[in-house]
Amino acid sequence: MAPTSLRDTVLAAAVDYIADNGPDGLSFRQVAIAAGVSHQAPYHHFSDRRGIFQAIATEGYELFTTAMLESLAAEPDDPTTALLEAYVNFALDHRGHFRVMFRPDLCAIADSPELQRMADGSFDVLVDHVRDLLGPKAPLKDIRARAAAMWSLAHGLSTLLIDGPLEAKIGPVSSRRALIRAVAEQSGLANSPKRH
Amino acid sequence: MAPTSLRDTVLAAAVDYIADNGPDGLSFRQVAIAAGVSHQAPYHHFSDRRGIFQAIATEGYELFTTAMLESLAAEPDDPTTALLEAYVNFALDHRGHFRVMFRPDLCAIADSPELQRMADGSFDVLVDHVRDLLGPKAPLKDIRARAAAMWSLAHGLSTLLIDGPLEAKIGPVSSRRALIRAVAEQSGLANSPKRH
DNA sequence: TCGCAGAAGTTGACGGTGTCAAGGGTGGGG
DNA sequence: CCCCACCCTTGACACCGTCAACTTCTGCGA
Repeated sequence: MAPTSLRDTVLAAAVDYIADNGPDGLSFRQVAIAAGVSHQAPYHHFSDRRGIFQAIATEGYELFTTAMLESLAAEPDDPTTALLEAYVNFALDHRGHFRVMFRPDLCAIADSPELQRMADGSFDVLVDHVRDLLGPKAPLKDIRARAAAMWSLAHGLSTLLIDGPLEAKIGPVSSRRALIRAVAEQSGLANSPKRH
Repeated sequence: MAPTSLRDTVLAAAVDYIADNGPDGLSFRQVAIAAGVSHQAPYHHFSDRRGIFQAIATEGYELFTTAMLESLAAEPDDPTTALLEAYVNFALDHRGHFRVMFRPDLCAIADSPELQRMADGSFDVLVDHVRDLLGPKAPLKDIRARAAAMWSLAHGLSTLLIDGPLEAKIGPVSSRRALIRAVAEQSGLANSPKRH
């Protein structure tokens, strides 16, 4: 076992809680006493309640970026679908992180330069892929719209799967992978021809 | 001025607050004293804090359904884009409602039959449109995937626009309408041929 | 008209929470 | 030996959601 500092313990406990119950009921004090320390101990590692969320989000964006990059490397012939799948898989497998990363009211991305940098890094993976896909001479307007479309599709599918209403209406999903690929195909975004 | 009951006053104040600050910092007590009553008065109209969110969500789904139906009636030649635009417009113009509607931890849709019914009604507009679009003989699997794709695109674009990161990365959006239509075009979802 | 039941609103209290302020203990370097 | 930086504890404060009991108002049947 690594020398788990109090900081790491608190962070892991918070992520677990958020994955199960959402970020809003998270209690600074409960996390502390669950870790066996006083209710004020975490304040030596996080400035605020917000500080915990910023740390979680920073960690999340780091994992997110590597997950997307690995998916691109593993499936170079259909990078759009690979990216979409990596996005959704990350959201579902790291709900604790994902639920915080896109809640600016919780983590206030702009207030933490490091967090801002990590978030930009994640989004750049997506935008770079679109730029690569459409070619360097594509009009900026198209690149932006395509990136927004891909991002929206991935993000919407992720949040709808996490928060429930989709499965309830669309029916039970036998295979996550099959659903993602079917959605990618129906949306017209998958397997777009490269024009290098 | 209509005879604004305390219930309506509280609801409107809560929606306004949520639109500006998100639902999580909303204080039952502050809303009450802002309305000029004691901190317990709203309990005669809402059972819980959750009751307020359920009422907001119910109201929201009602507005949401009519907005989508109106858009379909107004633009029958490209219903998919119309629906997408109505979805995003509703989210941006009714942030207070939208922020609550898709937060099951706040409004616990399953606990309120009326709310469940309203939510189902909204989603049925979308699913019905897809069924109409692909024709009655389309395989169920395709209908589901197409509905999931449309829904994801609309929902993702909405949440990304509301919560910020999209505009920061994609660049400032001159016209909301232009962005929505460009996204619809870049994905292959717009103007799909009907097969009746 | 009287009486009364029920709705609407008030006041007070309780436990829980985030956060500020101050104190304690411990290990390492001068 | 002393001092200081670090980690943590204790205590207090205001605010929050909620329960309980009380008052005030209102409409309606006898």
